Amino acid sequence: MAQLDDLDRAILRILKEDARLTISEIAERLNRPESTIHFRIKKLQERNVIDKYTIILGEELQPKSLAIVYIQAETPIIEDFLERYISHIMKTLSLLPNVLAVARSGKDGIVAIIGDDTPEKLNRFVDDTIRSLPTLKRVEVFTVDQFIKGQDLTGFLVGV
Amino acid sequence: MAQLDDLDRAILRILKEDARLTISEIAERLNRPESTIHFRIKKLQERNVIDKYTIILGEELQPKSLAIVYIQAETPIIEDFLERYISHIMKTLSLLPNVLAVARSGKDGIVAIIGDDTPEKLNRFVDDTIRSLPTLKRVEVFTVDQFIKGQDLTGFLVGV
DNA sequence: TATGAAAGACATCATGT
DNA sequence: ACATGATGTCTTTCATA
Repeated sequence: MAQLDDLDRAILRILKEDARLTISEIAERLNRPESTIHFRIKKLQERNVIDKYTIILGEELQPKSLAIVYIQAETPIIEDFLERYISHIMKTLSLLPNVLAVARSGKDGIVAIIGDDTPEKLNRFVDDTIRSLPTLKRVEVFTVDQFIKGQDLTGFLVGV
Repeated sequence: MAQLDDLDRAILRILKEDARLTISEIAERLNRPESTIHFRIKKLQERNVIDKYTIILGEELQPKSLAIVYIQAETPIIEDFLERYISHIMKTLSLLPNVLAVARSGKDGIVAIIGDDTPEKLNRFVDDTIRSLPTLKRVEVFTVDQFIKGQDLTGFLVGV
């Protein structure tokens, strides 16, 4: 299924760095004919190895302060309630522009990546919007200060 | 500084969805001449509002199991040691292919996004590579199970 | 800054090695 | 996998408002 050779990987690495390079430029860098590069990219798209093309936004639009938040709900008496409560919190959070990502974490948890212009605003957001939610067992906030891998994450997730 | 008008934002939103749309297609959708769209995109690039163009890789290449890990180091007697120890751990982690992102978290902490093919492998990785590190005060692992916002994150971060 | 038009560059496809 | 050529589309530039 996932059969990629060296050429495929080389192409993917180049496109990851700059998805706007022309086929001719990629062909030149890899010392291969344009027709081959064109063919490979077409196949990679058809096989959905390349899922989509997108842009990363610059610092101007990025929140200066980032954090990862873990939210754990109190386990209620009525089983179905937990499910619906967690879903509701997730939906609510996902609509907020400074919530960059939200995911389920286990049966009773949520993890979110949140951003704001300053650490103070970020803390206020956590206090006002998250800690104020009823029947939570635990809220953990981990500030994200300086990436050494995956630094483009913020520009990728931020909305316009 | 961050002066974006409605047209700029519309263009950015479209490019975020599909950065391979031609200028003509974008122009058509927004009912503007091609030259205007071209001019705007050029400006957005020059101003670094658009930082770069990239690809998102499909499920085939993505780890099936994701987690966020928080690592806190024991505060040592010698001040400078903490700094160097944290840096060392971060560098080591950043070289591993199943560590998708690593960032500093406060004075004595690290957050990382890790991925593996199965939950079992992921746990083994955490046990073998992270919990085995000396002089740690705390290691927290939060599984990331199902995104409802920012789902493309995995395909964006995964390497080739 | 916006636009229209024209020129050149490019992707794409078919065909053959 | 690679080469070549034909076609239509797209980008880019520039003159103009």
